[in-house]
Amino acid sequence: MAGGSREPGRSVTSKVLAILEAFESSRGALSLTDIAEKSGLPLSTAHRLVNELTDWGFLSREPNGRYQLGIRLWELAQNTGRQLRDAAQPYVQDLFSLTGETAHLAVRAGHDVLYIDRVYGSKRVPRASRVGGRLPMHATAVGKVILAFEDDWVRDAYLNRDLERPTAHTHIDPRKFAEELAQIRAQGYATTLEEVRLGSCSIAVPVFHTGRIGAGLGLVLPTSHASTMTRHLPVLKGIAVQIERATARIPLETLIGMHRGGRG
Amino acid sequence: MAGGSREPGRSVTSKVLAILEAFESSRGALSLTDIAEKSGLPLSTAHRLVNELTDWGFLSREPNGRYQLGIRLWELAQNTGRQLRDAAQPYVQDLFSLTGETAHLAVRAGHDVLYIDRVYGSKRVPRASRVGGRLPMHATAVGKVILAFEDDWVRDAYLNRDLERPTAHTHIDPRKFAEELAQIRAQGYATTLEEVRLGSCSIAVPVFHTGRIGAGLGLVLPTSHASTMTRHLPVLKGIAVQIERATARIPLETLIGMHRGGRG
DNA sequence: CCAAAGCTCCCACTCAGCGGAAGCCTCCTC
DNA sequence: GAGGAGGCTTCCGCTGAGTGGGAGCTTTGG
Repeated sequence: MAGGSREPGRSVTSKVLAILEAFESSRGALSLTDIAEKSGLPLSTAHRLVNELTDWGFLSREPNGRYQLGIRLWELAQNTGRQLRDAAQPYVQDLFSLTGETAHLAVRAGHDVLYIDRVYGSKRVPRASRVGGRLPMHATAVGKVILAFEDDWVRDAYLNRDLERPTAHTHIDPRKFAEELAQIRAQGYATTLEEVRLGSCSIAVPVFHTGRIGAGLGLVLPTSHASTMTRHLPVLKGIAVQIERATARIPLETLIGMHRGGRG
Repeated sequence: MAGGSREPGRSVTSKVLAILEAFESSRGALSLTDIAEKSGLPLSTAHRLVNELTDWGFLSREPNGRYQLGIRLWELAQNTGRQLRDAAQPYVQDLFSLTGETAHLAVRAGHDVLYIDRVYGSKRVPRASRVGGRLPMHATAVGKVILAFEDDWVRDAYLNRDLERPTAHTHIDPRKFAEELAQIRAQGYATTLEEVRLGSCSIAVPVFHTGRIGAGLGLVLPTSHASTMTRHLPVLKGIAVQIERATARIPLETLIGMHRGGRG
């Protein structure tokens, strides 16, 4: 008796995408059983789809039989937001060269900051962010600066939720945090002190596009440098202006693929 | 009379992946009609699948109605080969800092070199390669050095094809090229002179992993610097050793998702 | 105002997808 | 090296998810 307990209403497409997303939360490679479990699919269904994805190079199979995301997917995805990254990358690079500190560029994705680019040398390794990674906005300098210059309704929506608290230093009182954002708007930069993880602090300035906030440009430093953090402000502001210039000609919509786009 | 001319034997999965791959060759955003054409799907089928991909954030829709690859795809794909990129990036960064020239790291993908990482400042802009982009192996220094140290059968298979000729300087005579590869193997580095595009030259050294060739590490310079190119060799070799050390602990298979993996 | 191009929606047919279960294969343990 | 457990692959007949032509809509431009 085949097909006894199929779960109707689930499209093939959604199953394929669920398989790909199964790799999001996992550090390393997954076995077929892992994939089936994470994506909520019967083993044999997962097996069939995983094989097809592997044939297309969207998954790859290691000699030990486990799967991971394939290079084909990575190659394709490099086309996303390429204009923004190509335009901004050399300047983020310059920011690192001039300061010697980990430099990064981030945009807003829903209620998170999404790190678009990150430059760091082999010496320092205070790593909380990573390219393609997300962090809560209220805990990072780039996030605060983006939120501070966002439209009111975005800020209000953000403050209307319970705020995560990665460390004891994270600011989570909505009223105080709203004041902090007002001050950031006034002074033109944001800072954090051990609000994502102990031992590191950060400073960030806004990057505008067509008059609206577009991204945050920031530095992460060890807490020991916190007191002299603001001395990097002139460089940060200078680089931000250069990124603004470099991206000004690029239409907003094509900067990065973030519109969810409505139907009908 | 619905379903009159369906093309049997084409799985939904393959249709979804074909839609994603439609964006590979195109610079910018695509209209629904473009997508349908490139992926070889009827308009209404493309419409349905594109909508579902958009809902999942794998495609994004611009205000003008056109589509591009979505940020969700990019986020996911950052997990591919992350161990390799995270381990190597700081050293590629150092290579750029020490030389001031565009530095890049590439691996072999079939008959092409695939660029994994690339660091360059805002000053110089000789851009042929890009991260996630491919170039023919025989036209690039990183490609030559990888080919030179590859297994014989890979090299033989490569030489058994007609070689592309991006510029008049590209070496395409199989016999002479085989000799060049032997010399590269002997001397431990490869160079090119205007073989991908006029005005730029390059030099690269091998990066080994578990005794086999793993990647190529190289610099691209304007042709005017060609005569002094080899003065960067000590730095290149030094950084290559550091990347080898940094990646030695990572099992080969998990470095980057390139195994096609067989079934049964 | 009309025409053309492009997008969205509809719907009944049908075959691609389904998934339980049986059979493998690999790697332990004793 | 027998026995067992865990995980992967294959099989196969049923069925509803997917299909795509076409109608209708919206947008653009002349």
